[in-house]
Amino acid sequence: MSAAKTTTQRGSLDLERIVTAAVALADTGGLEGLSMRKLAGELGVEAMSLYYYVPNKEILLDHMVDRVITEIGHPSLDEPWKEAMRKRAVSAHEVFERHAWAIGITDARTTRDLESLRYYDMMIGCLLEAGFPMALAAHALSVIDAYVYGFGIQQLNLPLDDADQVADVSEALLEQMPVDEFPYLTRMILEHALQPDYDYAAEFEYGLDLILDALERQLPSTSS
Amino acid sequence: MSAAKTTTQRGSLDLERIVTAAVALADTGGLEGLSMRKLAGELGVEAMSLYYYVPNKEILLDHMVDRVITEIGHPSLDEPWKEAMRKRAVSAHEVFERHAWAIGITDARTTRDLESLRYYDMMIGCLLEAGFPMALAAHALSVIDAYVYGFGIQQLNLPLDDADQVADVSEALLEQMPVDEFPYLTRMILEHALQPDYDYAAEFEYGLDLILDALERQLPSTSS
DNA sequence: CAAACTACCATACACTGTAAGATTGTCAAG
DNA sequence: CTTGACAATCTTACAGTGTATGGTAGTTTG
Repeated sequence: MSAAKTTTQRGSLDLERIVTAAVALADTGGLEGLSMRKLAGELGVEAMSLYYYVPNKEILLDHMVDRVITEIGHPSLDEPWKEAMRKRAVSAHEVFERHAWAIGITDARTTRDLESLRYYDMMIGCLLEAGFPMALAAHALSVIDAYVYGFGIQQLNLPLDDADQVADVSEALLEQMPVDEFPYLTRMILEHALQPDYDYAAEFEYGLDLILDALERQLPSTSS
Repeated sequence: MSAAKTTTQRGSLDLERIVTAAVALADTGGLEGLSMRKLAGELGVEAMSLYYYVPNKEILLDHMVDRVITEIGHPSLDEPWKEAMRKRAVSAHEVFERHAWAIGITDARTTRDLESLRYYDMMIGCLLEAGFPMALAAHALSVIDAYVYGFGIQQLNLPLDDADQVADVSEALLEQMPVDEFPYLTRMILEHALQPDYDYAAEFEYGLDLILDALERQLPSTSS
């Protein structure tokens, strides 16, 4: 992220560099903070120069999404399916923590580059080779992906990474709310969220394992 | 004292009407289509007039989110927990289909009005009364909510409501991709998505039931 | 050297959210 | 009825956005 000081050399620009800078900009400033002018500035260039490499901002976002998906990585085909799914879900979750802006727009795009397609191909292949019937494999992908995305959203603007923040948010909520009217919510905050051993980070994996175990139970038992 | 009934444009505006119009506008045109000027126009008023009722657009979005959450409705305390959770998840899913713009911004907001808090209170209460230990209740809420949001995102810009659209999207994908390189993905499209009995709408409930059953299995068996 | 092509830039336009202040409609008191 | 106060609405203006259009500098080619 060190500044590219002007120079305006010919050929200093290309799609690779643009996307990298765009991702970096979105990482620090969110999607709102990503404008063509600011991005160009970061690259020591004028806004319209970007349009030589990218027809419009939407396409730039597509490229950024592809970059992020690639970052997740995909399982190899001979891993045990459960381990493979778990690993890539955890990886996806971590990637979305790094690139929070991507959560809301990743699954929404239809155009995909080859690397993203390979990702999906590997996921499906892993399940099918593990003996999942086609329909169940589709279900599994849908549930797991939905969970990863959804958990990411919940985490988005509710930064509960460490216990201090949990306490801050919870206490603020307690103050602004008439405690008597919401007894259960109050109890959960006091008895659960504010307890010293509360670990929000573990929450993701709990739900993930719940889902993976449930899927395993659907699997026609092939005693391999 | 007799109220200002005088039919002048004065008093025709209030927060209620503004939020209603804003939701309607976002429903038809998406969040991108919602601008203060267009919204004002819809209400027969100039843009700046809105700022008498709303300090800025962010707060307006908060009000819109609260409106949507209220629309979901909440379970009553004496329903069986599984039925209650299922009903409200399906309801939430339907509401998010109606107000697709809300998915990405609903869980991200921290300020909540009382009606939204009551929603969460009822959900927690329903689980606790059903015998869920506090920790498990928290897990359950997290998983279910994540799934509802996540599934909504997947559905967002990938309109697979009827079979025709599924076919269109799938065939477009098939054409632009080198089939040989992605055998599994190809198989899934051909053998699954393009099958005449494929029902994307049922996909949501499949995953939901998978999760609810898994949660039930976690419940300490209190015979009664 | 000249022409062609590539990569970049200057300008302009329609649109956004909203700050600051003017203006109007309504009501209470003199 | 007048006068002032107050609430509700509007006018104007500004900085920022994406991008269409066309120009221009540098490089490659003939």
